[in-house]
Amino acid sequence: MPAKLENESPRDRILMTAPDLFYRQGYRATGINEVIEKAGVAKATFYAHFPTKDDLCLAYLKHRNAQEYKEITDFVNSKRTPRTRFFGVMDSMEAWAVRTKFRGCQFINMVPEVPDHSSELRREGHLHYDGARALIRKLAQELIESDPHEYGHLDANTLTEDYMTHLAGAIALAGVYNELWPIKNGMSAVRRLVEK
Amino acid sequence: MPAKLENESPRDRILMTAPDLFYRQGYRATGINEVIEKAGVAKATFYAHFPTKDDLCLAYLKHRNAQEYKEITDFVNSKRTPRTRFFGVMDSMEAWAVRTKFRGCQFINMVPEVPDHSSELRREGHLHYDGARALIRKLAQELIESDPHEYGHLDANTLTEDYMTHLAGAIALAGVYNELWPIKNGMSAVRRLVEK
DNA sequence: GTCTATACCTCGATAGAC
DNA sequence: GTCTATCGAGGTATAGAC
Repeated sequence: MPAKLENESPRDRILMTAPDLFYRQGYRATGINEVIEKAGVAKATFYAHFPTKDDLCLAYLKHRNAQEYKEITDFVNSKRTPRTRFFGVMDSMEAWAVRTKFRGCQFINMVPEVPDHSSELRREGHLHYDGARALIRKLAQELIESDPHEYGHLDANTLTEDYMTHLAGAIALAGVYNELWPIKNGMSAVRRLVEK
Repeated sequence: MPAKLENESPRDRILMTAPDLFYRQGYRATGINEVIEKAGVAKATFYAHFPTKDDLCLAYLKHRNAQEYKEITDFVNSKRTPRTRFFGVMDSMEAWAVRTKFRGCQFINMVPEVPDHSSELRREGHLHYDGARALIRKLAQELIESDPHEYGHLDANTLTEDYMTHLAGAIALAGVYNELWPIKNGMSAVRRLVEK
């Protein structure tokens, strides 16, 4: 067990260990035994908190969803102008990609490992991108209204969908290539969306 | 064994069976035993052709790579104008997405299941998107040169990268949501790239 | 090539002793 | 909460008989 986990509860130790393993190795490639060993908990303790592996995965995805949404909005809120706030969603991906070593989006990565289309695990992926879309939609609206002369030619819905495909594409390509440049390209692409 | 496979060689039966299983269920979630059963071959025969599961996967990815590239270029070549040929790469994704039931890109799906970054399986993903980029780059160049008055303001490199993120994003989102509309959005987005 | 049998391992999950 | 032992199933891979 890593030293930094020693003071955490067993449940938190599991929740702090599993994400990295699932994310780095893949969900199915990571065994319960490995999670248990790395988290330093007993097997019975693990199953007391998470009856099945999918239960752990779902808890992890919910946590990651909330965490990433907060990071994005914090980044956006650190910006002052409607323009930089609008760019902020895509821009926040740079630090995220570096930090996660370009392993791509956990939700894009997870979905194909879950054959059952009605699984709650897949639903969490929908929620993740629904949240991003709603945020971008709001920022797009604010941008357009902030300067009708400069941005009045833009349509908020179209702008949002174009932003979304750029965002998802940049993330997906960064994952495939395991490199940063697709994120950089996405950041440029989003800026071109609001050029006249 | 499905009837349509009866006249194929054992190797081809495996190669025609595995893709669907890997694609539908995920790579690691699909066992060798299932491939063998569905393909109607003996275990020893399977291992004579593919020493390991990864060998089968690599053969499958190479085959899928060539196959999809051919489908895209066939679609592009069925179009006459530089403009419709340029749109053709993204447009060809619609029939592909319907046919594959929106399960997303096999290469985007595969990469996170392969922890080893230097694996040949991952390399196949790079080749897949390198091929798409080169094709789009060529079509962008042809489009710009076809009508300098209409398209002279565009830069081929920028246009290609914007196209790529839209393309990958549309595919990735179609996979996450298991629906068609992200592809439709991508098709619209690509058209907006060449608007003045 | 086919078939069956099987080795060996790890999986997710459970149970009992402390 | 911890530990160890173990379940049954299924994983990849091999061997022998035909």
